[in-house]
Amino acid sequence: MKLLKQWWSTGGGLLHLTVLLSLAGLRVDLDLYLLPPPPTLLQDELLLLGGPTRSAYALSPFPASGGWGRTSLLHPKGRELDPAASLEGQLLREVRALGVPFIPHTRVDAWLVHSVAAGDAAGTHGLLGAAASSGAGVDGGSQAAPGGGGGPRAGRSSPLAADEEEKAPVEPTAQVPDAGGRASQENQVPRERYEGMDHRSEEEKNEERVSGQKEKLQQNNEDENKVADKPEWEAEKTAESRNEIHLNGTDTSFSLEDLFQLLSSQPEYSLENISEDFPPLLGSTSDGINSLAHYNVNFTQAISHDVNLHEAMLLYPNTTFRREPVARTSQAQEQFLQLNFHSNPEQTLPGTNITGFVPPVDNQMWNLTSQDLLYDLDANILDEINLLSLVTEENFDPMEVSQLFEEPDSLNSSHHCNFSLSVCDEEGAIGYSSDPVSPHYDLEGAVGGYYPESSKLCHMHQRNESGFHGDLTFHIFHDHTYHTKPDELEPTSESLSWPGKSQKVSRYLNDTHRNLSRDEQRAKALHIPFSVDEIVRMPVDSFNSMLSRYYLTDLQVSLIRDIRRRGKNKVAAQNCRKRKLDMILNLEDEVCNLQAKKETLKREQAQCNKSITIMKQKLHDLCHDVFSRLKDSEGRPVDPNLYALQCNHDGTVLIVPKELVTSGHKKEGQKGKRKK
DNA sequence: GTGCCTTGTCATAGC
DNA sequence: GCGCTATGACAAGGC
Repeated sequence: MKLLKQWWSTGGGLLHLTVLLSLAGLRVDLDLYLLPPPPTLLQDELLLLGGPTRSAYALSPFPASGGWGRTSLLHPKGRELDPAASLEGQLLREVRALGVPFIPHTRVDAWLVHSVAAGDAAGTHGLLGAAASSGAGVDGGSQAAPGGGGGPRAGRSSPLAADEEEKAPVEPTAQVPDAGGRASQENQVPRERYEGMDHRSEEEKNEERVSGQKEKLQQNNEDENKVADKPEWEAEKTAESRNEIHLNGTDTSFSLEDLFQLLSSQPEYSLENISEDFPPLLGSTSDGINSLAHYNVNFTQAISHDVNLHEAMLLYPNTTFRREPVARTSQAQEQFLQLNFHSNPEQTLPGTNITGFVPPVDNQMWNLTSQDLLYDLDANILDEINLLSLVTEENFDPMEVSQLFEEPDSLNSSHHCNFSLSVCDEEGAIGYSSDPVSPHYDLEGAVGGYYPESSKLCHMHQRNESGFHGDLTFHIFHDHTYHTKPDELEPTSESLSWPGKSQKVSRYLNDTHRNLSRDEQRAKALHIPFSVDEIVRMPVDSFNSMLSRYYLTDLQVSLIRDIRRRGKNKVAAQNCRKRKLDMILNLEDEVCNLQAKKETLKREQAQCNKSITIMKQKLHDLCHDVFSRLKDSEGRPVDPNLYALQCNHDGTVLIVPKELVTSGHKKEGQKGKRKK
């Protein structure tokens, strides 16, 4: 929270809240925006938002029925922040530190900014107060180490209003909601207006404020106690029931509101702490959005540069959302598109392909956009969470999933496929295979010996009947492991158009489908209630238990075992061939290396021979020079053809007739032969 | 029609 | 003995 305030102080009139969802590797960023109060707010409205003594900011991403979307933040007094500090990274760490207890095997990192209403501007509610009570306070926000005890969770149990009670009245004088400076310059008039409208003395206001804070603190503590007491059984029950519902796949109406309500079951995240005294700012204040222009808010800065939720979903225009809010979802998409694309096309973010948006003129539009943006989270992403949670359960039973999939209305939407793909993608190599199988085929013959988790996910993927032809193409032939995952390799027109591979892939596709359909037809003919894929991938224990659980004829059992044997052997054959090919390639490389080494040795040998020749020539010249200077006893020159120089071990040089040298060499040779 | 390539399948050995 | 894997051999289909 402190970081949020820091961010706020550096971000000016726009606070960029990020709700991060890490879905098995796919990160979806949802950006919320805190908007500064419009300068045209009336004094009492501003008091509701925080009073003239401090900045008050409001966020209304949810409807009033949600009752939590109003947020105000204390202004951090314009503290200069260290630009080198990665606030976003610290934010992320703090967000992750929150944890989410109810979605197994799926991390949902959510950061909730609780309301700090005007009257309890001392931060008696919610995380802000918690952050303040953690020792950092409003001013200390930028100094506190992120997550070092100053986090939302760590600080909530402290008398959260203590510091705020001290600090809030410290500077009771009107502090213009400068929103980091940008808004302040443009809010000079409102500041005067605020000050002018409040005829009470600052002391009176302080006392009133402090008393109000205390009251609200007490009230808040009571609320927190209620929340802390109730959730022990109620919230937990709710969470469990939700989990159960989601895991069972019977309720897909999990919403982000549910998420926040679940979070609110934890006192520190209690949404009840959010003041419900005021109507939503943007809903109640008619000029709330229009006033954005007064702040000159650069909305382009508010657009996430990361892949956000809607980008991820809207990137697949053919995606159809299966659940009830089809109309609403499409409407939400449309509104989101309006938000992002019905804007000034010139405001395109540099380095991104995201069109920036101008402040929407219509309040309703803004509200709808914010709400639907989150509702889309509700409607789609959290379903993915549930599914991923389901399939990543340790106790995951393929049969259960199979039964789920057999339900006509269950788990067959296209966006499941998207997430499955993402997850599979994140797993890195997907295993060697050139065995692409169309997801239109429920039953498969060959499968890869890959890890169970991925098989589950890909099982989901293959089950989708949306005909999704995502980026699987890019995985083809990229992997070199022997953990095959053939069914992930969905050939697309792109892959088929790959030069040099198209024929192979096409040919193989036909062959594969033909062969697969053979087993598939066999299985269907015998009414085997399992897919070929399941039969092959299933562990032995599960396989045997499956056979025992179902009443199967001997013929069915025999076929199932044959399918399993053939499927595994097919994968083994693929691996074997791949391995053999790799061995051949390695041997070829080795041959190349050896040939290169041979050439190098040849060059070295030639160089040595050349050196020896040179040395021989030098020795010959030296001998010739020596003999030219030598004279016999009669003063005649020594004939080098008759005599030779012999170097002894002691360094002496003798002139020896060549006959002796030759005979001596022969004797030595004979001795050497004798020794041998 | 033939040869080559790829893939599936079977049989078998080994762990 | 069973299950799995590896591998050689063969067959089938496509090009």
